[in-house]
Amino acid sequence: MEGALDLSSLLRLLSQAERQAGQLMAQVHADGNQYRRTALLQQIRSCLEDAIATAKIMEPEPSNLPPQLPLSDSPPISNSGSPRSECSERVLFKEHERREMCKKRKTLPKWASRVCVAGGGLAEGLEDGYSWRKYGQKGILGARHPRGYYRCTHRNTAGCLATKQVQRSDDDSCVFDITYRGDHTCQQKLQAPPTPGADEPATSQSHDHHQAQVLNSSFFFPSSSAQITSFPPQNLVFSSTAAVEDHHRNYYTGSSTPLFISPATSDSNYFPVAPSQVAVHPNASESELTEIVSAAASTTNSPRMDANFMLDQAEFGPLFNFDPSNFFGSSF
DNA sequence: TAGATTTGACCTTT
DNA sequence: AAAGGTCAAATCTA
Repeated sequence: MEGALDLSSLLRLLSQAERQAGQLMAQVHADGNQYRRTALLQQIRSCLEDAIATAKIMEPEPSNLPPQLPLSDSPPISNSGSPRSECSERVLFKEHERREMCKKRKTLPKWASRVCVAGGGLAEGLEDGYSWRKYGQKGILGARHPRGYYRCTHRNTAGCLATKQVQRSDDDSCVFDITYRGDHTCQQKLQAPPTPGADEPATSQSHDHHQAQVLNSSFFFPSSSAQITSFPPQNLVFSSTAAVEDHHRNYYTGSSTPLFISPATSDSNYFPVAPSQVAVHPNASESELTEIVSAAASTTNSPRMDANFMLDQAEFGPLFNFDPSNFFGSSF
């Protein structure tokens, strides 16, 4: 991006767009419960904040912009033209990343899911299209079971910020509460076993990611004998049975057996998913069960806003003319 | 040996 | 200050 655009002008543009995104988010919240649009706007806002922070770091001269917050308590590093050492640059970016992570805790879209594991059989091989890496475990006050913290394996290589927390329910030991943050930007679906139509544009999968991942789960374990049930969060809006069927075609071209019950056909928030698809050993230890559910839980992931969806101008309506490609295409 | 997990320490938020 | 969340060194495993 160096030299492509005056950084001060860019910062002004980004700040303006970020304010606009914030106002739009407020409008969306006021309009009603439109989860996808809200989450999308949150992501855009987060991107803008990232870009602003990055631009501030890279800005070679103090500008006439309002003073920015220092990145750390350490003495400010001079950036008035003298070359900074790689070491201090690394420290600066590390500090920046840490602060950005804290910001993202608040700005990343967040949603909850609940998974129940029951039945007998073998748990071997339970995987999904996403790979998670555990980075922490913590006992939670008032909870009998520890909470596991997972992030996307491709966080470092692809910058994917998706994370999830898995906690076993106190009330029912076969129920796991899973909280997701952020969305996968790493295109992990490409690593999944080859499936007919799996290389379709991401747009076709983005509108009902929940169902899509459920389909993934059943694809990998077509012969297992236990059951995983999913309780979709109430604040999520899944469009229709047709969408489920679309994903069915995406992942199961050639199959004529409808494996899933559409949420539209269910009269409660209990959403039976892929019955008789996933096996769990009845004597599995807690840690084993947690791992199993961690993998399974991601198959009930939430609506996904991938890049194509994010760029879908129709989702913004006439209120928002922000075009990320204009902002980031040539300069980032 | 590389990648994943564990776990105590540290940081941020409330 | 307490609790939640993340980091990173040590350890494990394939």
